[in-house]
Amino acid sequence: MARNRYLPDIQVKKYPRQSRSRLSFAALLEACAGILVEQGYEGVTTNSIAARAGVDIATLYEYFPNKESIIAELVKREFSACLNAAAQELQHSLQLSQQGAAEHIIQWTVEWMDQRKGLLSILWLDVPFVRHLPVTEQTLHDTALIIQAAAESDHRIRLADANGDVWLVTRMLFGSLLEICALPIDDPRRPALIREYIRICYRIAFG
Amino acid sequence: MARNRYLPDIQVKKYPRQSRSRLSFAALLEACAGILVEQGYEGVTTNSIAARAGVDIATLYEYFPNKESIIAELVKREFSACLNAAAQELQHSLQLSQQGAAEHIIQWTVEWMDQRKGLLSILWLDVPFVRHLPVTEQTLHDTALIIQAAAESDHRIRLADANGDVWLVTRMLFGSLLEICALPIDDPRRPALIREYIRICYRIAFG
Amino acid sequence: MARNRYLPDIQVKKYPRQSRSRLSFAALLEACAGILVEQGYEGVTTNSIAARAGVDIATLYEYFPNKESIIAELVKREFSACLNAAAQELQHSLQLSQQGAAEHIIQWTVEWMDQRKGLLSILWLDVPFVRHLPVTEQTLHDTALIIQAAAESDHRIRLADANGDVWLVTRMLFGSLLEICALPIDDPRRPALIREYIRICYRIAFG
Amino acid sequence: MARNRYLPDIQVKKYPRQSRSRLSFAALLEACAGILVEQGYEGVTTNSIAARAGVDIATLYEYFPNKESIIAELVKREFSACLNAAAQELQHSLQLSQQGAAEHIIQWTVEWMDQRKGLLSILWLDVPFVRHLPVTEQTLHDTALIIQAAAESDHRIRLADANGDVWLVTRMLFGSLLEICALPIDDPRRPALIREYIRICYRIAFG
DNA sequence: GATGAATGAGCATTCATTCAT
DNA sequence: CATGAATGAATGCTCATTCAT
Repeated sequence: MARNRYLPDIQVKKYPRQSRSRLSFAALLEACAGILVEQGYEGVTTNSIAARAGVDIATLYEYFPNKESIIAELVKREFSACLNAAAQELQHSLQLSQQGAAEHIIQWTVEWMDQRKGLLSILWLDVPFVRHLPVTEQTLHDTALIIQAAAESDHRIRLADANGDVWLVTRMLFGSLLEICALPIDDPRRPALIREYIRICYRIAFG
Repeated sequence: MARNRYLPDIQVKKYPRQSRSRLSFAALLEACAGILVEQGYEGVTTNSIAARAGVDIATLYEYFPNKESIIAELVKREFSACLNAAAQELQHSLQLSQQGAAEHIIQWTVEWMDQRKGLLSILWLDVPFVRHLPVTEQTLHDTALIIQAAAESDHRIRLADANGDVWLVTRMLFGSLLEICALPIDDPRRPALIREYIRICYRIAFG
Repeated sequence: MARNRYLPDIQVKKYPRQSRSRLSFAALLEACAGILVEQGYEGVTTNSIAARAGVDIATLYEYFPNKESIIAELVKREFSACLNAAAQELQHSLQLSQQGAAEHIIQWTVEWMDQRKGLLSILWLDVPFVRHLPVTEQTLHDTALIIQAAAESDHRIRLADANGDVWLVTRMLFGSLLEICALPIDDPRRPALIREYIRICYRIAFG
Repeated sequence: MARNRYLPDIQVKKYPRQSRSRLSFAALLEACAGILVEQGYEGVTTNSIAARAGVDIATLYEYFPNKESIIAELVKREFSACLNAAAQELQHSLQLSQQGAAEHIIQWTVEWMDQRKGLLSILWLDVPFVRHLPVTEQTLHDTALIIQAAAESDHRIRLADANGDVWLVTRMLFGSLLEICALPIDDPRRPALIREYIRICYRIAFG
């Protein structure tokens, strides 16, 4: 089955220790991100990444075993940044008031993602193997946990089947939010879509 | 911006007229579909398509200007088959009973897609440029029309903003349904997920 | 075990049919041979072969799956040319006189190989994987058959153990003959070595 | 001519003096040997050697000017160990009894080599440039001296041309013995081949 | 003196595509 | 009109080697 096909080892070979190499490592990731945003997935080649990062192609292979692993590392960072921020915000809002946590977190996520849109939506929508990355499954799972935490803190939220619903809701919300974010910034439909997005979240959440 | 980047001309060069060439043409499309399902997007090359179709590579270029156009044609067919079936079914169910049309069409779609899952979900989830194809936008738009038609026929359905809601709902439902379908057939979560999917559709539809 | 390690598929992809491609195919083999003789094994790269043959690198891969397969084809041809010539000569000499066949075939082989020395000795002595090629085992085996045939035709020859002796003798004679041939043409020791080579052959053969 | 082509300087840069560096040096040689035996010549790279030795690649270049020099050093050690052992054994056997020295040394060599087979046969049969190393020529020459010494001590041995015969015989015996040793340990033909090997040695030696 | 980091040149191989027949 | 053959440009990746600390 194609979706489960063997992905080459995408483990980072070694993380840099000295400051010089930390620069190279960071430059490579940033270059990859830049190319993805500007030229799309098809523009990403190991050579182009190295060139844009201003490091030698061989240095790239000092740290990453292959192209996929660079994107995977990017996915990992982008996802976990997103997740951490959301979790923290949720924590914060729960402390403030038990009641409006759900509303708050939705609002906040929309705004937050809207700022990062470029990379995140390209990773999610255009990279052919993101969905097969372990980190993706993990992130969606963690997201589910956050949603669940929010749900439990708000008695108005009713999810019939904790597991199934969360799995589904996570994907629905994640996917369509990124689709909105992927629209050009000046697309006139954006504000309305975001408004409606929040409304639908309510519907799903509160029945 | 990557999502708007220039896609090469994906218009089919010419549709076959004689029966022999119709065979070649069909074989090419089928070969492409087969490779996608069995080896994923990365396995698709013009050479591999031609080889699997048992057709010379030069013949491929007789009909298609490039690789993307083959996939695009596949997308077009797959999508429109899906859409037509849904529309027809809706039509049918509307004639039968004004009331349960929405429920019926959801149920039906789930079952229908579940049979076709392989190709459709790979096209949607793994091909980096599907979302940039005109045919995709068109299909989603047409789907929206169908949903709208269903909505109007059922006074219980309340969509606040016809445009925005439909755009969003379409993507949410389409995407997550395909994600369910992309799960291995024997995944134990499937039946429950499909059940929940339908439940959430109701929530979204009937508030 | 290294000597039995997996060699990549070295089967020729397809043999050329049209005259144009036959030219390319032949040019590639000849180029490979030329590089081997002039620059040694280390000089052989797929790019250098294609360049020297005046064909595109992609054409090379139309016929050969990898570098090794080109060399293997060369080995096959060189070995079988050698073998066929020897067998034919033996046949001929057997018809002439039952008695001196062994002497004759030794003499003849020495002279024949001495003309071809360049490529053959490099293949045998310098290519790291020749000994692991099936065709090598086959050739040595066939050579053994020829030696055996000669032995049987001459009652003076006494080989104790048909199998073992022939295996050994074949390797001894083959290897050391090629070593002589690999000496520079103007090496003063050559004539004497060839004389002694023949003498030792007698000793081995006639005890 | 390939066989005489310029080999890069293979002189060891400096031999280690302190005990720590002696360890590194030894580890490098051992690592190289291990890789040769386990992965064959193609597996040998300066990086892989250093990694396996647990030594930094830069340290490798502290002692060796290049890859070839490491293998050359290995060849030198392996050959001279072999040679010394043989010479010593010969010396010993000559003291014991004038008569059976030749028999004895052959027997002994076979057994000795048979234990070391792995590395030695790979060096000799698979490394493309061993035959072009000065140390190889030297070793074969020294071997010849030993054979000659043995010959002179045994009046039954008759070598027509001292130089030529010894050159040839050395190569024949050396090469084919290593070929036997290179067979898998459990190859059923081995015992018989070794027996025949000794028999043929007699024939060559005693006419 | 040892090492982490870097690197340039090069290698095997593939791919989309075109041409001559 | 179909096809065998060809191809240029690139791609992912490796290797021997050097440099800065």
